[in-house]
Amino acid sequence: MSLSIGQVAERTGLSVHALRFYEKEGILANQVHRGPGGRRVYTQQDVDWLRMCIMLRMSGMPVPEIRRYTELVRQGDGNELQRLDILKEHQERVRQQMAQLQECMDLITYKVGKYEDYVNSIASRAIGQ
Amino acid sequence: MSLSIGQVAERTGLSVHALRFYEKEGILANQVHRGPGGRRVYTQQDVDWLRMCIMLRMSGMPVPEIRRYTELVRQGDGNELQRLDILKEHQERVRQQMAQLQECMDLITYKVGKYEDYVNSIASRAIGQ
DNA sequence: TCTTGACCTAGAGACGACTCTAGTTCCTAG
DNA sequence: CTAGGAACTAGAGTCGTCTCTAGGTCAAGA
Repeated sequence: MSLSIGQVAERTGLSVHALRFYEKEGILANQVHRGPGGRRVYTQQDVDWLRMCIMLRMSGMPVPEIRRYTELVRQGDGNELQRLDILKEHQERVRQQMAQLQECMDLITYKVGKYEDYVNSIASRAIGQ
Repeated sequence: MSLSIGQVAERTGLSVHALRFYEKEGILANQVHRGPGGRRVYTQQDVDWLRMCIMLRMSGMPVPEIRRYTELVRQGDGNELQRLDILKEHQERVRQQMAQLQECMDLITYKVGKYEDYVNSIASRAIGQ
């Protein structure tokens, strides 16, 4: 099954621009073929790979690092340890990020609680209790 | 107790540049006094406020929204509901962000597991098992 | 006196990740 | 044959958040 850039944009949520940008940045595991008129032809595999890249990006992996990972995959067997290293390092960063976010969340929740109490106390005073 | 910009930088982790930037952006609850020679003089309150702003930033609240919140606080009593709204909205965004991160984390963890298995299987074959 | 170091301002520059523009090609439908 | 729509390229522009530069003030110590 082959897909146009527009279809891929649709099913990944990336823009057409972003897809071309990603390709230029070298973060497509196997290079995209071209159909008649030089148009890009994607496969389901490309879409799957992109979905993973999106996950990596969403969790803050910078484009150059995704490119490094992609290059390893393109090279084929033999460098699994290096790939593992990249993933583990990123995993650790995500872990820290989540811990940080949780800390922020705690503070925000605390503040929300305080303001809610306050607002409620004002409200009940207003209706005469 | 009054602090210089350098001291505040030290205890907040922000750069001196960033502190001036934040001030210019209007995200300091009470404006910073100036000492002899026009130097900024901060109080512990300022540091506390900055620490909260840092939390908000870290969790992705954009500077303009922190400014809006700051302005409400500067205006004083009476707008607690609006403040609460901002905080709750942000809380929701953080919640979503964490869910997303968790999703990414799950994928990464899955991949790490796969690669670890693979690498281990290679390793044990190498030592003749 | 001279130097050092912290501070000041206004404004320019950097960086990452897109996003958009301009000008073109190609296919399909009316 | 023409209009519309999707695709193409190279490269410029945008956005947010700082970060740095240039040129200056000021106080304290050698």
